Amino acid sequence: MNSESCPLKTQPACRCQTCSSQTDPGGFCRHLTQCQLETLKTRSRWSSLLRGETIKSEDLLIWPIIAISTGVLSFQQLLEDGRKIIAALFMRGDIIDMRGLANRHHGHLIALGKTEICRLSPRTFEAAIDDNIDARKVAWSSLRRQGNRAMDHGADLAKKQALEKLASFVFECRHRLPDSVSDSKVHIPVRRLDLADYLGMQPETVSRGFKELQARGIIGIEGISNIEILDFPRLRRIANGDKHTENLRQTHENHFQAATGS
Amino acid sequence: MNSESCPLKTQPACRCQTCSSQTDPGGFCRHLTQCQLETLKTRSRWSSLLRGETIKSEDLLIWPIIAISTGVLSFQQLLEDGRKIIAALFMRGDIIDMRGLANRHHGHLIALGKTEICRLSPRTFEAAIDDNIDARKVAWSSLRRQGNRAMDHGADLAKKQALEKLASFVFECRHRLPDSVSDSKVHIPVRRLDLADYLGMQPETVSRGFKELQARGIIGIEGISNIEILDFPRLRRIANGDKHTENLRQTHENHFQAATGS
DNA sequence: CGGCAAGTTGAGCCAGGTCAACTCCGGTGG
DNA sequence: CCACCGGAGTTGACCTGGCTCAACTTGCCG
Repeated sequence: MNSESCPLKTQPACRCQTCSSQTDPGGFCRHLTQCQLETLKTRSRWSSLLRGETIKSEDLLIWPIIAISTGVLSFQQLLEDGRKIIAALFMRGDIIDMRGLANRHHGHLIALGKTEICRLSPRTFEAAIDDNIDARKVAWSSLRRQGNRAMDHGADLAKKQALEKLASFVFECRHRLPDSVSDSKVHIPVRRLDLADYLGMQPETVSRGFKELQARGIIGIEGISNIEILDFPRLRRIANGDKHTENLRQTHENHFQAATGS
Repeated sequence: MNSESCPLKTQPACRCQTCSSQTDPGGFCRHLTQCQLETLKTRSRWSSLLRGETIKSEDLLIWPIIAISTGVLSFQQLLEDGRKIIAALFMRGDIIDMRGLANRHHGHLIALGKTEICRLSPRTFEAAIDDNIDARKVAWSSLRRQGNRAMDHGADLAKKQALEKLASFVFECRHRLPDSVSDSKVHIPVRRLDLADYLGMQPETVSRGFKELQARGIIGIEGISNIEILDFPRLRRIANGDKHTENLRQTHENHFQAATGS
């Protein structure tokens, strides 16, 4: 990836006006008092990352709390032999607490596209959490959502097959980044390559999977990063792993139908 | 599974003296004041679960906060076609917050053996969290550890192969349930069948995997649920996915070694 | 209009899933 | 105390979904 070693260009958090943590209904900063916000603002750091840029461990030691305004940040691990794993995706509105994880071999935070983040002053964040029940609840539920998402994602990875993982991912995107224009259009905010690493499969398989869903008339593909859900219930059934009714290859149809008939 | 429909036998939380949440150094209840503990005690419910018993959704609605004293609780999903997935394991000391997850299709909490839990009064729990900074920090870090664990587990599931997942799981057990007697002995607190569901593989593959590790002299197997780590570094390397040096089948050895020589 | 990375397509192969048979073991009742 | 039973675990044989490798196309950026 590019420019991993170049230091982050940072500036005091002056973008609060347009930051989603401030503008979105469930955003963290929106729940702070004016005074708390001012303090947090002056002590936090705004940065903009490009695709492939890594937040360095030494930065994470000082700034372990990160709020994502726009874009996608990945938490990835590199196996000794080069296999890459994206263990989690963080998007708009997520608050990441990396305290204690920075120095370990756990993984790295890497941007998957242009990403705008605000690195919150941990001390001020902690103080706000202590004083402000609303802010505390927002942070707590963000953390809990991350955990639940990780568990759901683990479930996807554990026993689902390629098509089912893809279907599941489409719903995850739809849920996390609701499209303001149309209910059935879904924006895929990551490249195929990264998607493969996130879903534990090969880019080739991702490609074939989307093509298969398209061939069955379940989704429409519009460019590389936008799809349209054409058959909602069938996609839902595939995502839920309902093999008997939906998740069968055309070529095996007769075989499986015979089996279900018994 | 047995007696899923039988109502939980409960009693007021009178076991605090011996509960790990009270006796263990990092336990939640240990950080409460005497007064808070008394209140929580009278409003919470102790129960003991046997293998296969499910905590019902309606119970979770009223008692969504659960502290595990001993045993193992699994969070599992059932795919439409019968595939079972264990998305997470909860053990001694974990505090589970199921608020908002009870009624959904997310999953069920099922005991994997004799498990003793304390269902905390959510209101009192919340009050303790609000008043007591120490207790808040313990709960927060427990939640965060669950999330991190779920991400690590997801990483295992995504790209690791059978042997690597098993090695990784051995370390997870060692880390979560340290053996007081010996550093190299590890207790596996779940059956092979459940382990398979947790690691996203088949029981047959689990069996073959352990046998392979034993054949290579990396672990020793003592009974069904205890193993001994004989070669720590090699097990570590396998868990970390270091194919080049360790994770090769005997039969493929020459092939892979030729490849690394290039 | 090149140059390069991302994405796609095709052919072949293998790790692990599947199925069936067998052993092991704890619990139960005669 | 032993015979029996059922579920868990293991072993072997076979099969397949998705990985691998290689070639090709597409799309982005200067």
